[in-house]
Amino acid sequence: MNDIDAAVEQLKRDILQGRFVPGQRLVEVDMMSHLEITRGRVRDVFKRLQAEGIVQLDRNRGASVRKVSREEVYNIFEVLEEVSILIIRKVGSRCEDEGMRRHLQESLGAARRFHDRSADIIRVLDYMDENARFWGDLADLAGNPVLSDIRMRLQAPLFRLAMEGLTVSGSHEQWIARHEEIISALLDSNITQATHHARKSMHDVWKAILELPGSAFA
Amino acid sequence: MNDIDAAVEQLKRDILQGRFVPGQRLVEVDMMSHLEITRGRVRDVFKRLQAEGIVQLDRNRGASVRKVSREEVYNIFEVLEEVSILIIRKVGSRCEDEGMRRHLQESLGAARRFHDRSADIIRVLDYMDENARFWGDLADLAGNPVLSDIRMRLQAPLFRLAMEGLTVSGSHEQWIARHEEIISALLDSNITQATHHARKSMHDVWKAILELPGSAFA
DNA sequence: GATGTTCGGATTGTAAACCATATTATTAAT
DNA sequence: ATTAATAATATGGTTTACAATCCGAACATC
Repeated sequence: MNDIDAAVEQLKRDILQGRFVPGQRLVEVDMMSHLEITRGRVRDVFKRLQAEGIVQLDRNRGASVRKVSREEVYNIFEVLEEVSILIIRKVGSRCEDEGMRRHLQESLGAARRFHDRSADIIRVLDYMDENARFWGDLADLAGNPVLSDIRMRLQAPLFRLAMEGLTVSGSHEQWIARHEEIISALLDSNITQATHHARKSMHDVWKAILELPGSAFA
Repeated sequence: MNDIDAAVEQLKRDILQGRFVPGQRLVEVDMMSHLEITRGRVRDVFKRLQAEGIVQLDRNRGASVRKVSREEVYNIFEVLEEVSILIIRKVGSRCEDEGMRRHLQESLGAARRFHDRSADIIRVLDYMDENARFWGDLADLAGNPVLSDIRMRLQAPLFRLAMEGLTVSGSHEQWIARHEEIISALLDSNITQATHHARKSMHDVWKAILELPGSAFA
């Protein structure tokens, strides 16, 4: 691994966590000092994050934090939901397997541990981490790297909006509870129920995001 | 638009059409003269095609035409099938619309015109074009750019293999006939039937590819 | 003869300097 | 006050130079 990846990750975190807000310009020379890399590298970082849908590049106007429109959110979610369902189905098809069950138990345990902690409004980022962990684990268990990759790519542009939506609606517990329901259904080998809970989970997030004020969108 | 896109497209064509075979190294200085761009640009082109899964970049060893393994083909197809089904469902949900019907009729016409032409073994590339047109049209009609994008990304690494599979099995007509069946079902507002034909179509291609000799894979 | 080592050419990785061009801000003129 | 010309700023892209790495061949050792 090179250290351009470190720079990419850092800028990604900075953007997703709100250090740079959507629409804000990202000037190359500023980024040189901020990320402590050369200008050429900065431009590479921008290109990588453009491919991930986090940064927008306009010719001769440089980089800025991408704002997604409501329509784009809708389009992304529509695909993300089906991808998630496919993940659930893939995991479900092997949910009798002993190793799979152990992993699911582990994931369920992590969700419950998180659930039990007091959910302060401060800890929105913690929830996002837990959510990423949950779906990341499931995607890995699905055993198809292409699925994992697509899910991450679709998720990235939504991260910030999901965070804002969560801050407004403030329903951590409800969202975490859905995760537990999904895994429980999988452990019961009830795939229909699992996909049902998964869709419900997605719809909750979807709703919270689309109810955000227009200023959050492009 | 810039002319790096032209270089990307040219190299992509060169690779997909077999001018550079899987595993073959792509030396930067050679590409400079071949694509008539500077070395820095060549590297950018490589990076872009890496993101599309067509070239492989190994640190300090440069670029080579990517070989995909059987397992990767399987993983890609698994997702591609669901994406295709989602496209069909999306189009189907609006197949009563007059404009949609006109577009579908048009697509059906194009498929039939292609079908009527004599299908020489030489014209494998023509079939690939027709296939790309068919699914590209449908993806556009689905009205979700994210879907179109994902489909293209998944398709790219398979293009060459699909071409080889087609050359071996030599069943153009059968494959084109499936396209006509899909659209016909959509025009009849029979979405169940359309998705059924779509899955069948995908499975045919899938089968042809996975039956290729091991030398075709990584 | 097989294995390990060292060397040198070839290729890629990275940085820096450079100029052209587009955008934005400032100033001047009407 | 509006517009036109100009200067400052930022990006787009090329070139050059050099460092780091890889790979194969000649050589040495056992």
